[in-house]
This record gives sequence, C-alpha cells and structure tokens, in this order.
Amino acid sequence: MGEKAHDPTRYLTRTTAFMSVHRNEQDIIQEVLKIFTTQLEKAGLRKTPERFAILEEIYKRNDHFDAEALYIHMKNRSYRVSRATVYNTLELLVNCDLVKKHQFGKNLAQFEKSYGYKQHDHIICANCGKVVEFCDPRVQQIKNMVGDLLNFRITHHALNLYGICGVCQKELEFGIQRKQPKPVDDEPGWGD
Amino acid sequence: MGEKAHDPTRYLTRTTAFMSVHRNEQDIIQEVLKIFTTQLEKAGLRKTPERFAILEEIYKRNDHFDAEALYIHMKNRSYRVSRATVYNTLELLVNCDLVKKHQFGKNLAQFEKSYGYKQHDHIICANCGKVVEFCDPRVQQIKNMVGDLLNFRITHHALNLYGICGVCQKELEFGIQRKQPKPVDDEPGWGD
DNA sequence: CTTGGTGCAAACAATTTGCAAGCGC
DNA sequence: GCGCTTGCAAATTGTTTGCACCAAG
Repeated sequence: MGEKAHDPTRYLTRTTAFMSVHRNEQDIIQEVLKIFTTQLEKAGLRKTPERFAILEEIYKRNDHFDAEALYIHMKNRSYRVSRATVYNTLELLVNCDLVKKHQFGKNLAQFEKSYGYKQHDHIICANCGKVVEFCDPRVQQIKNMVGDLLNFRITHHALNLYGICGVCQKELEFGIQRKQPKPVDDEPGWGD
Repeated sequence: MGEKAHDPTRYLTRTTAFMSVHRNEQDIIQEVLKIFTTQLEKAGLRKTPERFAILEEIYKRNDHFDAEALYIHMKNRSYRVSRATVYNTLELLVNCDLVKKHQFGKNLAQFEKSYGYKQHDHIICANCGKVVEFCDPRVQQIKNMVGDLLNFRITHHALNLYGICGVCQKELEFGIQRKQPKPVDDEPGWGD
C-alpha cells in the first residue's frame, strides 16, 4: 500500500489553504495514519498492512459508502483483503473516531471518514439516495439542553432529514421514478 | 387523508390529560381502525382480520418494539399470524402514517404507534437500550431552513441522541455493564 | 516463536420472497 | 370464482464467527 510518507511539504498544509486540494488530502492521510498507529499501539493491537490500506482508501474517498462497496473498492485496487477484515477494521476505525457509521433508514450501515471534518448532519433523497451534508448550530444546543434535562451523558447523535431533492422533484413531475439508490459510484467490474 | 373527525372529543384530548388513559386509548384505537379501513379501501387492498388485529395490538402497546417482538406478542395473545404478515402489515401502517419506523443504530428496525402522538425525537441509552422521547421546536426550524436552503422537499426526519442514562451512569461507576439491550418487556414463554 | 490477525467459508439474524391454500369482495 | 393475502419455509442480504495458516512483535 505504500509510497506515502517522506514528503517534507506536509507540515505546510494548514497554512496554505490555497494550495491544491490533493496536497491537503495527502496530509490528512498522513495525520490519520499516524493517529491510527498511535491508537493501535495504545490498545496493544497489531499494525497490519491491511488495516492501514483500508484506512488510506477510505480517506481517498469523499463519499458515503457501505462495507461491501469498500470491499469491492479494495478488490478493484488489487488489495488482498477479506470482508471480515474490512468489517473488523471499520469497527476499529469507528472506535478511534476516524470513521463515522450511519444508518440512513435502510438496514445497511453507511460509513464516511470523519477526521478533519467539521461535525455535520445529513439530508437524504428518498428517491435517488443522494446524501448532502449540512451543519446547524441549533443541533448542539438541543443536545446540551435535552441531555441536561433528561440526565443523559450524550456521546453522539444522528440528525437525518429525508425528502426529495431538487433534481428528483423535477423528474417525478415527469413520472420518472428510481426507488433504487443511486447508480453505483465505484467501478463495478472485477474478477472474483 | 384524514377524515377521522366526527369525534368532538378529539379536539379536547390534549387538554384533558386528567381523563382516564384507558378511555382515551379505546377511542384512539377506534379512530385508528377507521383510518386504516379508509386507507385500505382507498388503495384497493383487502380488509383482513390479521391486519386489524396487528394494528390493534400495536396501539395497545406504549413502547418501541421490533418486528419479532410484535410477532411473539401476537402469538402470546393467541393470534394466528405469520412473520410475513407482521412485516407486510407494518409496512402498510408505516405508509399510512399510523406507525413510525426507527433505526436506532442497530440493524434492527424499531416501531411505535404514531397517531395522536405529537411529533417527537428520541434519546437512547447506549448501555441499557432505554429510549426516552423528547420534543424541541428547533428541530422544525432546522428542517424548514435546511430544506429551503438545499432545495429538498422534506418528508420526515430522525433525530437520535445517544448517550448514557442517569441510572447507567451510576451503575457504570461500580463497574456494572450491560452491553445488551434492556431485558425484554413482553412475556417470553409461548408454545411454538 | 507466540499470538493476534487474516482469508475463507460457513453460520447468523433480520427481512423478503415463492408458492399452495384460503377468504374478502 | 378471481386473485389478493396468508402461512410456511426457503431464499436473500448484511454481518459475524470458526478455523487453519501467517506474520507482527
């Protein structure tokens, strides 16, 4: 997996926001690999190449994906990983707070990278499955107030808005309807 | 949809909290059966006893439950229903807005009756599985604003807060930990 | 070398589906 | 009686587990 590191410019990123997005992405990946390393050490777990490969591939994506899609993604990239390892690693990453896990109504867990992202919530199109992120400070206020009121120590939350996106609103006027989630975004073909 | 009405007391419900809960419950069940009947007719679906039995049992409960628990509940009440019918009917009821479906993080759909209830959200204890409801007007404001901003026609939402409830906070101090959802609430024993 | 980690396949759990029989309309 | 619904069981789907082998510490 890896010809990342040994790149001196990585320390500059934060102060050079106008630089290429890809530059920044590489930095984030470096930071995240480091954090994961530390977390693994702290927990006395082994630093296997599979774990780092999975983390790295996750951070190269910018979308929401499920475990199977990630597995296929890894296969497409010619990594030799099993589903078991994908699931196992995803759980580790969720525990490290490097990945967030969502349930958008379906019985299918969705994941996304979370490091370096500001806290956000999701609005999901019930027709095409599109997921858009948004941020509203009132959510935090609600968490604080309700947690206080009901005496819960709140650890996290999920606010999902469901509806029909602008594109689908138009399409539906013409009788077009998908029902199926969006047409996949990862290359589908791959030898078993 | 709703031509429930023709019941003058419905306008009072919220202001007569001191009245017997059971009286009110029976009323609600009647209203809801009526609504379901209308909806089935409108959709050209059959009014089978199983469907009404399931709806009625759901409205006699005051908790959140999953499909299997409802199936067992029906069995305990000596109804002859299959899982397939339970799932099928639940879907119909969700579509009629008589039942709400939730995904509280687990891969297990939870349901609750929704007619006559004011809109509310949930806070879930990650330790014992307890679910408490709350209501905050800011949620509606967020829905309006975000839907407007991102051009989504919002149909519904889910705001779930996760944390540790007061009881569990104390228990955990003493090292007690459940991890398992709460100990079932429906009578477990029943002949297959 | 000593395990924990991995790949693989079988096991599970929740939900869906196929089909013959039953009953609402 | 026609055909939607049901019950039952088998099939699917997403995720977990058991096990023999491998490699990280």
